[in-house]
Amino acid sequence: MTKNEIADVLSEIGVLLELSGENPFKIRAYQSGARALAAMEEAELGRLITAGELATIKGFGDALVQKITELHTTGRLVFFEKLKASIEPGLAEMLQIPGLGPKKIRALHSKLGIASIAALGQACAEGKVAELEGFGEKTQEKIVEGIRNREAYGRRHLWWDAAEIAGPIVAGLRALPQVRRAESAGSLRRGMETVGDLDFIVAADDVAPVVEWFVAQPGVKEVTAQGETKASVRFESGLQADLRIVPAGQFVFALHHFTGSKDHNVQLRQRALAAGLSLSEWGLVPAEGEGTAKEKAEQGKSLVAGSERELFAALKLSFIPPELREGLGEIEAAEGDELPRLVELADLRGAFHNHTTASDGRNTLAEMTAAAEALGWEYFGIADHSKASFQAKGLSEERLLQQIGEVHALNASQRFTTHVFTGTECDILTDGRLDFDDELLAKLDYVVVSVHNAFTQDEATMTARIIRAIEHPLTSMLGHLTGRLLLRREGYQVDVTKVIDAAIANNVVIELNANPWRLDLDWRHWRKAAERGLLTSINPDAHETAGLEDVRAGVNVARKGWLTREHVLNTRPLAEVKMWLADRRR
DNA sequence: GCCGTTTTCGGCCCGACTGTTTTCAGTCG
Repeated sequence: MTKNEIADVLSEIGVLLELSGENPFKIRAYQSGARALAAMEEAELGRLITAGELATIKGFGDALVQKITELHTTGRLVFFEKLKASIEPGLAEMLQIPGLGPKKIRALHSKLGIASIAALGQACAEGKVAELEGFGEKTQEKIVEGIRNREAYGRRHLWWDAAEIAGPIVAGLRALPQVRRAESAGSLRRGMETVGDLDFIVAADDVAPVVEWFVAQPGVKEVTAQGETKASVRFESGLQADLRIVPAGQFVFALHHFTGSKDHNVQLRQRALAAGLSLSEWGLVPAEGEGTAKEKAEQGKSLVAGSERELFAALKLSFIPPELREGLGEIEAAEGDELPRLVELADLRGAFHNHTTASDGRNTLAEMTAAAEALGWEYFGIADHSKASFQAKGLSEERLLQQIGEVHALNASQRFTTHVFTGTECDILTDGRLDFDDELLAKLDYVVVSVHNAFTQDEATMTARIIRAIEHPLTSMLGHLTGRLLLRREGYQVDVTKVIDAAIANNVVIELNANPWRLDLDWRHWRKAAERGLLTSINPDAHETAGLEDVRAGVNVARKGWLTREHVLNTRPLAEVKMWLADRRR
């Protein structure tokens, strides 16, 4: 069983244990075990198991080591199968209803025999739920509402879509006269590929006008809560947003708290406790003495911090960028001042893998180049589809030769300061051969190879297919490694670690496809891959001029993957990129 | 279930909100 499959089993065990009323700390152990596993590399897991060193990983004790090993070697886990058989399958999906947790679900099941969302809806309609002890009319109404909204609003949203809504709101909040500081927090600020809801943290002198402004924003469909310090709204798209207003002295602590992640916060609070301090969204106060952290903060016992940098410094840590706050070793690295200097949008000097009207793009070569120049890029790579991608108007040999001529003419004309590279997004055929012959590929500056068909091949076939393409001497880059579309389609079955190994061995770049729907390869792979020597390129895969901006989303993912400028080919100046590409052609 | 420069047992982050209660349990982030 693969590492991700094992991680899924561990988190499912966590859910099942919750429903069976287990010790919450035991549940947490399975959940954190699942996350630790997800952050690991496939090959590393195999190595640790073979060497009997799995227990050296933090969070893996005897029980988890035994269970992970059993899953990895046999593909089964008797404990899991028995646990699963002991719990009604419909109970887990009931957890998706807001307001329903394990305790309430168990009460519904034991007292009313409810074991599915459908049965729950029926019981509500008959008024049975409201009569239960610990429940009431309001709870029942909330459940009915939750069931109704589940389909429409239950899903997550692309980071890009969420950022487009959040940006104007933060700007608008900052422009209000009552507002001293305003930021968005949550998974949006951490640069997660998808976002559940928006969080805005505001320091303001006068609350009411700010709340009134917020709930009146365009696109707000419904105001779900409106109080003294907090308001919640739902937008037309189903996206929810929370606004929290705090006194100026608390702003930094609230911002940090609501940025998360949960794992990061837990670890940082433990670190504070070890230093005799207690951290919360209210402040950083001495742990000893009577009273809650909130009370101590209000008595002026909290550290005064004007920035998150000062908050981290008080805990003897260097500043941890929000993108790294996932509880995956960033605190340990910050302790030794060993955090990487993450790549930034301004580091990019160009981009490869862009389409034009020659294949399925919506802007011409000149329009795309002008847009690249407007971004200040030194170079710009064209990579239109190859002939096998018939549905995308893939170029024939003749049309590609013609395009090469056009690019050379454009460069010679000096119409743009941006240098244009000739390239192709060449299909990897089902057996791993490339869609153009070597003579033609050799005429190009670079070659991106991608899978666009036969997605359902089994893992061994797909992995061998992609590796064969990587081993082709004229291949420069691998496009969208897994082919996933976020919130729509899983990637194809492929052994990512083996593909990464092949790319390193053959000096081939694996692109970080920056299209907001793709963000492929996932950020969880990059840190280890880069440590092993993988080079990437943040590629917009733009099909129109506006698509070039997608590199912003790609930079987020690179930062979440701990990547520095040195790991990213398209941060290099033109002369160095020319040399790198030419070296690939020897 | 995990973990330990006091600990191999007894802890495990912290607080707000809601609805149900009449002092609090459950849920959420």
